[in-house]
Amino acid sequence: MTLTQLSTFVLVARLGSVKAAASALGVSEPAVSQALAALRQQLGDQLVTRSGASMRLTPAGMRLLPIASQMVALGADAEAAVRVGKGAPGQLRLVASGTVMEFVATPLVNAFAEGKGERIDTSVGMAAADEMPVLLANRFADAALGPNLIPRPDDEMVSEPVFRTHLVVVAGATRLPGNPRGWSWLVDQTGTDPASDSGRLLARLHVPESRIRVFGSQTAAWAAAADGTGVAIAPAHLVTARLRRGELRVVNTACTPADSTWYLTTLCPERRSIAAETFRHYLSTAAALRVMREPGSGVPPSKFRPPVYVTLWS
Amino acid sequence: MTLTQLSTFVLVARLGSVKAAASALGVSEPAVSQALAALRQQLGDQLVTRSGASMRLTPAGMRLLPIASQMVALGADAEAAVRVGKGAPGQLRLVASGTVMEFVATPLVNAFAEGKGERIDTSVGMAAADEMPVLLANRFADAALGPNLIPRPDDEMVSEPVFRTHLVVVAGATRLPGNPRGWSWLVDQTGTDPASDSGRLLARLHVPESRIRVFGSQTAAWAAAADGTGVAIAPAHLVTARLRRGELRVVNTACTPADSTWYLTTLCPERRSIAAETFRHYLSTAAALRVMREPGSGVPPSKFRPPVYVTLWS
DNA sequence: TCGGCGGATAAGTATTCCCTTAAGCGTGAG
DNA sequence: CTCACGCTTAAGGGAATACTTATCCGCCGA
Repeated sequence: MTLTQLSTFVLVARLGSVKAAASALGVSEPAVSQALAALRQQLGDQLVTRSGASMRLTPAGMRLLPIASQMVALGADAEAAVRVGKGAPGQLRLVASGTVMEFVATPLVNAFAEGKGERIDTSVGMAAADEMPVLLANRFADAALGPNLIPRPDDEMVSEPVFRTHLVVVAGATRLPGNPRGWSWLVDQTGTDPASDSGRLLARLHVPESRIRVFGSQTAAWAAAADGTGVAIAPAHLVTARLRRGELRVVNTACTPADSTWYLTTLCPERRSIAAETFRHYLSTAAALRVMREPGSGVPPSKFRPPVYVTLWS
Repeated sequence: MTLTQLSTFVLVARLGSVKAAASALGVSEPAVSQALAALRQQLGDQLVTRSGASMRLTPAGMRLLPIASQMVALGADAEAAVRVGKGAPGQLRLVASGTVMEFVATPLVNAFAEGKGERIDTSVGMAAADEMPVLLANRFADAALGPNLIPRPDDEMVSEPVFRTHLVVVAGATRLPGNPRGWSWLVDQTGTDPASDSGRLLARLHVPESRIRVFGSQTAAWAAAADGTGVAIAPAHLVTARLRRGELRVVNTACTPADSTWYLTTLCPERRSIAAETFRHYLSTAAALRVMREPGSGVPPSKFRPPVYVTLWS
């Protein structure tokens, strides 16, 4: 019974599938399946069984889950407890939604590190919206920056709005048929995440999956839209330059422009790490707001990391 | 950071020495030292440093200890949580003081297993009195049978008297000099445990260490006393046969005969395992009392296991 | 009925654990 | 001083972990 095995069990149980846990951990599917098999054999119970679409907990699994979850969380607390004081730098593990990751996470973290956070080791990973609560609750991450996360009663975390923008639909010069459902929608991975702002927008517009094309990044999707391949979704403030240059134009729909707010989600104050608290405070500064408003300033695009679903720390 | 490593750290911290932890775990001293070294390297702190006689916690170690302790305890809880229900047998890990171990633990456990405890896997180990609270608090054991354990405020455990006897000093036919301090005291390992009844008796009589000879078992010590080598300590009810046969005679001292009571120590009711509760209830039955009063009945001496300081159940 | 999706399994490998014995040091007691 | 005791390090071996790619299996939908 290893902490690694317990971690994978918790993620499988909480995310409801081996595949999701594997992607959240950044490992292959058999790795997760195998860790689960080891636990199952040692404890003599299936713990989770597949039941059609998703995995369901056995009674023993339901008893194990809260215990395992707490052990994993304590494991992270143990490291933090030792590093505190000790002159050792604090650690901020930030997860961000796809959009935030692509445009603002890196410059934001750089600015944070240069400013107050000199003593804080910061790393960033990308996660789907429904992964974020799980990652936070189990101390895989210290803070999450993305859409508002519906709080569940049992895991004590809070979401606070940190940046307000609005989503628009953009297209190139081509003419579009009348019905949004017939358009070709060009999105990045975020669009396939039903809990993200983009995903919710597509759902509200009843866009069928067949009309959605997924690109590796928002930038690529916007470029394709500018070429007339279809329409794309964008936070308005990130495409002002392209609109000004005429590469893109805003297309109004029944649901757009739509308010969209980025939230910072962390554990409740008493469980929050010092690094997370420092970062939370930093986000309310004018410097942070400026970075979120004009993220491109001074960051060479070569520094953008290819989206890994989540980078795993330790 | 392995659960094993955390366990050894907790034991070293709680017992105050690498040697004690090694013997409690039933492994070699370097094994403990190495586990500690691995933790130290990974966490970047010494955690415990030797300070003359005993090991002292660093500030980081003090912060880590409660967390590590809880993780270890949860690890045991996790197994128990899965095994409960599931048809799997419960598990009772009993630790006993040397005297209890030598004479009554095995027949008691056998009787328990034959009676109510058919569904309970039982195993017994021997531990020094000051190890018992640590082993219980960290779920290395479910119940301890031996002297009364002074409760510490932070670990929630209870001691209940289960058997009352009295200690006597016995000798062979030889004449003894007047002062007990001058006698040759023949004891088993229990006599070297300052928290045991025998050890406390030796301390009250101010017997110097130079006058103490340690034997592998109480039986061996009594045999030597019968040969006139010195005096020994015995629970009165265990030497009645030898007294009747004239092999031994009771020698009164300033402190003996002394009341001596065996206690069962377990976690507080809400944290107690089902197996421990069952055993606790069994000890109050007439059958259990009879076994403790006449332990030799029906148990071939070949079954007596050589005393291992503590057998470890993974 | 046939793909396809998701989970389990197989086989192989690098790494880490965990324990051993043997030997090296620091410190305190005699 | 010297010696014993206790902690640490070194070296080595066996087992378990943790990951990979490749393959198989069960199930659902078209």
